[in-house]
Amino acid sequence: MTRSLIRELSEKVGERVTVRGWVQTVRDQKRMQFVIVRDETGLAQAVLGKDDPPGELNDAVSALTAESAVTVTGTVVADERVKLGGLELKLDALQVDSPAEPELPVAADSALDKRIDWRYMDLRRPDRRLIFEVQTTAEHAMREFWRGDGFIELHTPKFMGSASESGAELFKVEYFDREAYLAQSPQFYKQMAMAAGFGRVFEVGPVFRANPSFTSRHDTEFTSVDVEISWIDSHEDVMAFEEAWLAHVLTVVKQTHGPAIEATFDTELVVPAVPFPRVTLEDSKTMLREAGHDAPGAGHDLDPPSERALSALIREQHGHEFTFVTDYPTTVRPFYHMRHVEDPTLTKSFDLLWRGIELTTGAQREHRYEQLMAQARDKKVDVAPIQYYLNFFRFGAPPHGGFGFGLTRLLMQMLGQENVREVTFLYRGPHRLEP
RNA sequence: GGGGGCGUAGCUCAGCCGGUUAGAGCGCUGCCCUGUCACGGCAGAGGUCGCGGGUUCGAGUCCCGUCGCUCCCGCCA
Repeated sequence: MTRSLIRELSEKVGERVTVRGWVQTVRDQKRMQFVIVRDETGLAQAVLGKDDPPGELNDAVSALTAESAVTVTGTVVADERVKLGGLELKLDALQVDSPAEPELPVAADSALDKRIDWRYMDLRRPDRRLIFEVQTTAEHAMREFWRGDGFIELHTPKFMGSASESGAELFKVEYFDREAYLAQSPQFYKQMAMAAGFGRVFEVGPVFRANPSFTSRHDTEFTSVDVEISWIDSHEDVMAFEEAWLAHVLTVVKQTHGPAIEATFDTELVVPAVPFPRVTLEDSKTMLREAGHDAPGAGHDLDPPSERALSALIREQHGHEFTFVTDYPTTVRPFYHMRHVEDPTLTKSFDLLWRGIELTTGAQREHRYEQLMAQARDKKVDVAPIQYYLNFFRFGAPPHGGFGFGLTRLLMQMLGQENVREVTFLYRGPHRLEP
């Protein structure tokens, strides 16, 4: 018999159907037995009268344990007594495909770390499933937008022969008789695609950061969304792309899952107005101080508390959840960020904050070879190991820029989750390599 | 790497100024219950109080060390 999804049962009243899923609850009474079965589309009640003495099927129901994988067959009946959708299955056959041990190691209210130990059990909960449905929708909407705009999808190597920026946060791995590094970013390669004349590229893929970070928004491996665009005039073009792209993604996610997100996570998804507010780093510090907050001194990036305070201020003043912070000093940006002509101590760069968390770093890149070399020297970067990268700019590179975007941070904010581990299928951190 | 908090039953937690037999809810096992739907009732099992050392007549409780978790900072997306 073909498998019916629980969502479809209301159209199958009177039919004999087979439902396959997990036992959510067994209520085994004197005269009646009820089994609540869960599949990926919902919950359904199966009901069975108890014979005296109990029949084989009755005994099989009595022996069921929660979370066992089962196949149940019966006739769909409408019954207004059933609070679960007014429907039930008159059970006539039961197959235990795989029994669950009686005592479960985790519950919905277990500590996150324990839930990750038993992640597959945790992910059986419909609210956890919703996270990944939203992720699927969000990524699809991103691709929709990119394709409509002529972007090419990239798959860059994750093994690298040298550090792409500073060596500090790289994982070193054995690579035959030498050492390799795991890519911390596709940065250099997407710039190579610019030199290759690809025009506009994106990549959704894993990046690796060897930071011993113990926060709710860091992991050692995460999915990065990277975009790079040629023939721009300034970083403003990159921001203009990003805000339009993000507004599209949030529109689609809200259309598709808005009510479910609100019901499940008590979070309202607000589709942002375009353009997003922009503020230079220096002005943001002034704003913070005028509002009575501390702000880091010149030459320093905002710290997390000031990022949160700034987002709150922008929300008050502009009614907007997103903020582009622009024009970071060269001291806190890599050598390849383009510098302003009027003030070479500032870069043509930006961060994007959403509700106080950093989603993106982006910039116009320096595409002029001599200038790039000068900036590398200025930042005391050893150019020998990255000469292959510098070569990209020797034979005609277009002006270009782009951004890196943390997919998990986006999901975390969209769903009102407090930790990237909640929205990562399997979290990887300094002490977490399993499961 | 620095700072704070936490570690007690399968799960979530309580345990006071150190005191003799370590508790609760959920779950589990058994029995009872005319349709439950967070079902209900009765009974029961279940503990190396993270680990090691110390102080004390006596340590879940105090001290030192250690391991793990967690949040914040640094670092970043």
